[in-house]
Amino acid sequence: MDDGSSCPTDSAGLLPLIAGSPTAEGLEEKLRRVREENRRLASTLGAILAGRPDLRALARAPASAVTAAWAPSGSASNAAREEAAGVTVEPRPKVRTVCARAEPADTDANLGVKDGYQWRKYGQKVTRDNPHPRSYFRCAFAPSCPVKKKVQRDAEDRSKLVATYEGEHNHAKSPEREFVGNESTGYARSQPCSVSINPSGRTIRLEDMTNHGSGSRLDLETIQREVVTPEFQNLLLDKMVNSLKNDADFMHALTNAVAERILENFPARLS
DNA sequence: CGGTTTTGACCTGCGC
DNA sequence: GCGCAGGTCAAAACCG
Repeated sequence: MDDGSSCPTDSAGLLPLIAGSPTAEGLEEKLRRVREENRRLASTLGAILAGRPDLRALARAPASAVTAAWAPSGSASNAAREEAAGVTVEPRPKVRTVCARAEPADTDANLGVKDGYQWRKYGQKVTRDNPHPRSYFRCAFAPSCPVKKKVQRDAEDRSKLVATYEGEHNHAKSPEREFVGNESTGYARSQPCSVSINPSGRTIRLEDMTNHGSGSRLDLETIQREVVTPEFQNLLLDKMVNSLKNDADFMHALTNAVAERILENFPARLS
């Protein structure tokens, strides 16, 4: 996976296609708008490549609550701002805790698949302050995906589950994913860039966009030409929206953010 | 038979 | 340095 510093989707890589004709009147204004759009597209695309759509860059909203729900620390929101501005930042492991109500039929074995991702259990431990064992899960894409998850029942309320996530997925969720690996087992290997975009009847994979100059792949110039078309941008938007709609974590964070907003606006009525 | 889960052993960090 | 607790490893068991 690319670290983002050499991401070919940044605006500098896309602009030469458009900026090359100095003759047309009003082209500067058009160029300025396209440049702006490119910058936005590049930041959201970068977020997808990182496996976690950047909510701030997408929404352009002052949704501090969304970021807070994802990563409680203040530094994380700074990182999001920096990423949205196209600044390369050191990847920091994000840790967040999610509470959920456990179904009666839930067993520790199936706790790992409820969030739409595939997990593999690698350990279990009884901790000091909780009689219920804590289960340790790794993303099924490991080692290419570094995400880990700890799941433990609440010490006091057995029906409450506490899941702690570390890191960010660098791939789509399991049901949406295009398996390039072993489909029979549902266990794909090392396909972190699984978003496929098809603006003109032909599939462009994000991994194509990150591999320069290899003979059988689409060349960078062709890809760049496709990327700036409205069809591509609409499709990319669709992809992102669908991805977010199906992301339980995102919907959870969004719900929290909306609830927080409501509480902020109507504190007197609800208290 | 291959992939996944279980579980005891081992490693590591931290406080005393 | 020692003990404790959390986290990880890896061999064996299990399962489809």
